[in-house]
Amino acid sequence: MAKLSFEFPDGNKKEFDSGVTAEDIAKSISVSLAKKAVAAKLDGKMIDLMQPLDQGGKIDIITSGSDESLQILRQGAAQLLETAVKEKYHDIRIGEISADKDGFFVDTDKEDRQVSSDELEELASKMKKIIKNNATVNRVYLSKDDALKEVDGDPYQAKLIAKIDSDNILFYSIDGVKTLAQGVVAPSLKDLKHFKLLSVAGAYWEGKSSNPMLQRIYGTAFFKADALDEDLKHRKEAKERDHRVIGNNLDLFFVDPKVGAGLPYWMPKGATIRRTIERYITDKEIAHGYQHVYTPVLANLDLYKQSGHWDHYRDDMFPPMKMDDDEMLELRPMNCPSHIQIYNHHIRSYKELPLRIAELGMMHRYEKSGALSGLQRVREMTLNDGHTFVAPDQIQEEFKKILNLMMEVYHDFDINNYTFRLSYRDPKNTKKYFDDDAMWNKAQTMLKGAMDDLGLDYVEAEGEAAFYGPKLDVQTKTALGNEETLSTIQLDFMLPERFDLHYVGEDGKEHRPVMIHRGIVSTMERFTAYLIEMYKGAFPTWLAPDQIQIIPVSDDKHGDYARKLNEKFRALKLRSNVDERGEKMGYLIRDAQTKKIPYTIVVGDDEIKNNTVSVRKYGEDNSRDMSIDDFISEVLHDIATYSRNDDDDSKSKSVDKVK
RNA sequence: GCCGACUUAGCUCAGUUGGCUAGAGCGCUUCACUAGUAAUGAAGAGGUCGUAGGUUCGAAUCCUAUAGUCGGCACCA
Repeated sequence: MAKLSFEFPDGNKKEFDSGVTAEDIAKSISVSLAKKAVAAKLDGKMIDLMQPLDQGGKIDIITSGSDESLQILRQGAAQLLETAVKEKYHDIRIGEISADKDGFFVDTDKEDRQVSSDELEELASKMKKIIKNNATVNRVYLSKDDALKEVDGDPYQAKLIAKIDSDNILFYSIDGVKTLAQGVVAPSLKDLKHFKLLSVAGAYWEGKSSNPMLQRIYGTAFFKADALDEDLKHRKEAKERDHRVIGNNLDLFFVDPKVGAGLPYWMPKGATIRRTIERYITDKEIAHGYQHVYTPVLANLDLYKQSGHWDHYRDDMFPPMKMDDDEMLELRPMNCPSHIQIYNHHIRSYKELPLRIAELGMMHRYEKSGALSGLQRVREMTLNDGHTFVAPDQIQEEFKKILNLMMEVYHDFDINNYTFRLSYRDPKNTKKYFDDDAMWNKAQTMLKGAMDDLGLDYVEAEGEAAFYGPKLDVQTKTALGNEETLSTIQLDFMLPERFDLHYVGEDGKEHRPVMIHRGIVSTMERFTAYLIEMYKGAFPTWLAPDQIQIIPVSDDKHGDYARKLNEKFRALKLRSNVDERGEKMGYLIRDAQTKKIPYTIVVGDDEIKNNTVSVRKYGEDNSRDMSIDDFISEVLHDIATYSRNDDDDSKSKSVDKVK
């Protein structure tokens, strides 16, 4: 019998007969390892313990409790759920099943009606029963023909089988029911004790909206009960962080169906946060050499025909307004063409480059109804937009400058949880993009080169580019775990071409500039939503809609002192209020804390006598007596430092330091 | 847009198999209490039960349509 050579993670090598399984190999090392083993990795590829091997390689035994084992456990849960679903409904068809770091899911399709969330408990107890009766998972290999017979006309399963490039189709048999292997599972489901079926939702077969929609059953599973509890707790806490909930509680914004879906109203407190962000970013951009403009939210449709937006995004644009004289006016979905008009208004010299045009530009997009969500996805939004027009040899330097600006801003807002994503066009679907292979290759290489030069980590994503060029996206997560783009820097060789932009070079001849589109703090809507969730509504003092709440012990006796203080604070541009409702102090303090106001100060007889204030910071249980001047300088310092105590060089402020 | 669920007072939610003038807590108003660091007590106002049809002696409750919201999917310049 042929011998196979396996190399272990510690570098040791050992030979086994062909047909050996990963389980045998684990046993040969130690009984305890075999006991904990749930799967293995052969040359980096996940395999199950039961598969007879005909090739050697680097082998790594995955044991229960490791990060990777969680996926094995969940894949087992998914195969088991599929088994339970099939046992319950004989007419059910099964699409994709999958497991990942968030949990697992099984796609189902029933002829008469869909599986509903009311049935989850029943399915879960069925799963538990199966484990109790017989937790063993058997491997069964079927020929393609037999496999197709086994799935009995299920078109989804048939397609999955057809895609497998082998006549040896693996099924996992659980409780006598065969399910097509769509991942790697452990030989036994005995570890699957702590799982929960979470929800049911629609999902397109193969992820294509032209395909039928299946019902996706979501669940999660863990090795230990407390890990499951922890996860469920996190899911609950995420809901408390939801900007829609906090936005309502703190009276920041609302959306009224009478006015229209996706058209948010900013209440005074929300407007204050927004105004603070807008002032901040505008000042920051001025310091970085940007010139701000105002341009119309309406434009002749031809502008967007020329830019290509109409061709590419017509479905997501508001329909044009046809005027009496047949002029077609369009609500702008993007600001780039407007800034191009600014550029083109004069003949530009190379001496003006890079020319940085910025605007808090209001745009309208007819987002699909199902995509709308609080402030995160809306139909009217104001983008922190900026376009830099550069000579080709300035691209890299300008790219770096924009990254520096971004890093400064992230530092001030204390944003640390993000990843860089280089977004390329989809090589399989080049029709979707501006058609110029040379341009794409050049731009993509240039972006990657810039990131590599800066020594920054990034992931690469095909199919995420804009239609006019590749981009660097900064990806963050919302409270509910959905990924979203916060900042973006995009290279564009196309629009300068389409609008025939040029500048006069040193040589007196005309040259084509390159556009760099960039957004630092996203749209005001999305960024505010992001900050609400990040700070859980407890904004740092500089952003807080109300910074100081003054509470007189007795409004009659101490109200005047409180109002005098309030005037003093407001003269210093502090957002201060006196609570004059005349309620008892404890009540007013509780109210100020509930509203997450950074500073609550109480004034009564003692404070008037000593010319002091009694200060209680948000979230703290004790109060401090301070002189009024000390209090003011503390608050001003708090604001000036963006409420950050670690304001030294320990955190990088520029890409130079990232290196 | 698609699949499913949901929509009752300003907010958060009860409301049994269709059956009297639709309830609670918070908030709001009034009165009393004149207060020392997370809710003083009492009284009161407030809802054509998302909207439009329908079934029924009778609809918050059942049916249809429609709007919006939520969980996902698809989309996201």
